[in-house]
Amino acid sequence: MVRLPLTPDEIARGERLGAVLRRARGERPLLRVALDAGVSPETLRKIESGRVATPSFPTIAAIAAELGLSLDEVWAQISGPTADAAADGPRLAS
Amino acid sequence: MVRLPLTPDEIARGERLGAVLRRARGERPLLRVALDAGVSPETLRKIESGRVATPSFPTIAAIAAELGLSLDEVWAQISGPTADAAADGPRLAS
DNA sequence: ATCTATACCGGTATTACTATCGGTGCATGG
DNA sequence: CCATGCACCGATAGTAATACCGGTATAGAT
Repeated sequence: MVRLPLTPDEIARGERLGAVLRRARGERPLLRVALDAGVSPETLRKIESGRVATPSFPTIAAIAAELGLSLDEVWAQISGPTADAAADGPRLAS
Repeated sequence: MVRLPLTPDEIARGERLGAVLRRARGERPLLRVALDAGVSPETLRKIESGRVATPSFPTIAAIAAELGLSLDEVWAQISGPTADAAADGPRLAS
């Protein structure tokens, strides 16, 4: 009643966020990216796997900076997909 | 020892974040901005007053979107000034 | 003077995030 | 075969964020 549980929508958005970060990490070791960004490897792993739906702003900002991502683009990608695929290839199949 | 307490640096950054958001809100009522962004007025008030140092990424993104702010610029403004003045106008020209 | 709207504050309740620890699987190189 | 490095997972610990509920103050309008 006070701190409302995560909605399915928030959970889904968290998974999209994780997918975006993981793809941006590419081949770089998770350990290095995490330590270099100043976050715990476990935390980054949880975020990438979608087990943390609403991470803190500084945490995401540090990771995005480390990966060379724009926060605005990240937000647009995870909050915007009307019904699109944020998985791998947005416009390929059809 | 697990969820480390907020460092003075994080607290200071939180205060800078609050100042940035408050200035961007301008004359608009806090209540309207908060509800329109989908966050509780209490939460926005705490963030603006610096009492919440590390808000969630979705929360800040929603507020920034409502205020027309760029997340990248917000992050640059609050994470950059090592000991600088984020008070009124550090760099005006360019 | 009363009413309304806005903002600020302290306290409270509940969930969520962050981090450490121990164990497992898989690949690579000795 | 065994050691090393990286990743994944479950459980645990502890602080922090989110939200609601009063009460208070100020300014504007009726």
